[in-house]
Amino acid sequence: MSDVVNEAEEDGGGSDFIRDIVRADLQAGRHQGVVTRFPPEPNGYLHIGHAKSICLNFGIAEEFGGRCHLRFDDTNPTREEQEFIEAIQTDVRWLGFDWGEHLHFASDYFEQLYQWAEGLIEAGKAYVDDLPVDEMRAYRGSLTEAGRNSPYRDRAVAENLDLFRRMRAGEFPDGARVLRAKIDMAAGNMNLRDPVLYRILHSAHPRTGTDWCIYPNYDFAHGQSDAIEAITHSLCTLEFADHRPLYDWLLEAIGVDERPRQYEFSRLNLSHTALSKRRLTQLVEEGCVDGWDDPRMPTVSALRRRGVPAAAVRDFISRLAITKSDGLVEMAMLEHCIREQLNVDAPRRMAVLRPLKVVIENYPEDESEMLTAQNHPGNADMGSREVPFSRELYVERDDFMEDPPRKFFRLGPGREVRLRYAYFITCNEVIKDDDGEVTELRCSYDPETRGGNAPDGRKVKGTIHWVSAAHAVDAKVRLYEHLFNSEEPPSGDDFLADLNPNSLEVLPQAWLEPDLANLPAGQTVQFERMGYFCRDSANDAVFNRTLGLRDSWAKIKGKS
RNA sequence: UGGGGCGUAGCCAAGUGGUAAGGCACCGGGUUUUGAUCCCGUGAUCGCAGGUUCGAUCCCUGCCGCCCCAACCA
Repeated sequence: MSDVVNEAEEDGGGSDFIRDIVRADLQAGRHQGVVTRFPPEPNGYLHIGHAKSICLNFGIAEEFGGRCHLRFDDTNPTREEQEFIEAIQTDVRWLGFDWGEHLHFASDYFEQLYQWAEGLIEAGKAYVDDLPVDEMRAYRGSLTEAGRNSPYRDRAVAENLDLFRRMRAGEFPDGARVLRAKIDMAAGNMNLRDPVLYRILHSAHPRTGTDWCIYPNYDFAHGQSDAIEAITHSLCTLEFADHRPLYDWLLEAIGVDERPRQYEFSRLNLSHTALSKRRLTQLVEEGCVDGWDDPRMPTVSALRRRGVPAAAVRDFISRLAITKSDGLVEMAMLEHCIREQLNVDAPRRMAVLRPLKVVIENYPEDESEMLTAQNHPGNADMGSREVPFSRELYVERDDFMEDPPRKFFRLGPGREVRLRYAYFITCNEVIKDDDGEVTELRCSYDPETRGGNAPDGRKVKGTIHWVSAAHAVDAKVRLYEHLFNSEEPPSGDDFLADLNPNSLEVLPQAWLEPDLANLPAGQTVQFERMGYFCRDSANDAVFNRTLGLRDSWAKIKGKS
């Protein structure tokens, strides 16, 4: 066994390349402790891709006895809102993480950032540029051609300083001038071709209001915020790798003592969904879904509303490796984690989603009895409950076939099945309406089989769930499927054409066992044989399906 | 004048100079008062081509392929 593995076992961490670096840094004494940060821009809701970053940053802090900050990268007031600031905190907490005292905002550092910018100007490392956007683009060159110096590049320090102060004072309109770092217009790395550091934005900020009309951009705010907060390891996704030389250049230029280091890992891509803020925003704004927390969305709030346990999300993330290779993780992986968690935790209940009336002809009218049902077949500690049984019941339509194929174990004319936790029943007669639609089954029950076992030892192949018609509670049920048909929805605006038209199915009339009347929103249960469900947080009369159970019968049926 | 990153089974991946962990999916089989769960079992010579070596997925060289970068977004 290698040392790395031994050490990983000792400190409880994994051993991906980032944790290996952290471990090595700590051992070499390069840092006193580890400090990470999760730095969302408050311009949308968190999705499961962010969960990867959250689990990584908070996870590493936990494993190495350090701390992790929640920092809002709020440097662009034109896109950011208080609503998002609050939602993000709710989501991070729900995922199970705590930033303690360390809730920070890049906007808290605006004054310090401004002072550093003046320092850069004084050192001749930054200048005010008057080039309009399109000209600046032209001067920047292309991927294969060097850029050219702006005609304003060699302005005197005093003039730069004066202009920059007047930018701050609000003397110029949006877009009139910017502050740029003076680096190298011929750099192969585009980020080094005199990147913009500050722009004029006469726009109110959710936190600083109208105090500022110039705002630093990402590159001038991020590394500096890391430095201010004494972040040791600044973890971000791969697309920022090209920014690292600039990150380092700026920290060097402003002269911070303890330099944070940036490391990049690949972002999460999940099949059958979209994980870019642009696309998710579009889905919401164009009404393709019912909001950011529509249970079909990959957002954290949607997962919560759908009944997915936070522990399942964490488990899913922990099975992902932190690497630099970009891939597409199958949704089935997430679904497995959800089922695995819920299989252990979710109490069992009975509910009939697509009802078919059953009348037990030999059961007395106006009578009922209570039968005992286990709350979890594999965990007696979860106890049991009483379920009412009477002459008229509902069973699942799919549990009856008039002309059953081989290997169909459920109800059919003349067949006997077990009603879970109740009795054996036999189907004697099939009632249909004028259209030939089956409307009711007339059955008889065997009183000797109370509880589900026959004293004579006879067996039945099928066990189906049921609900007493007179006692049942009614509800609407929403079933969800993948949001997109393709594993990887096409890039570009046509991705909407790939939306799965059947991603939402509403069952108008389901019948639940009475106990479910009191189920609080947020508690996910298993409807036996049907899947995991929870009450919708926005509508008491609705239950959402978190996920169906694995269904090998559907596979058998699909093959024939 | 281009820069950066990545290629190990269908998917996510571990790994090392001595002949490829694990998880998911799939497919078989067993148990079962959920066709669930649970339990068993099945698959790769490591992008390609050369080279170094007793021996290479691992080292070298050359190809090929994929991703990111030309916002006053983050």
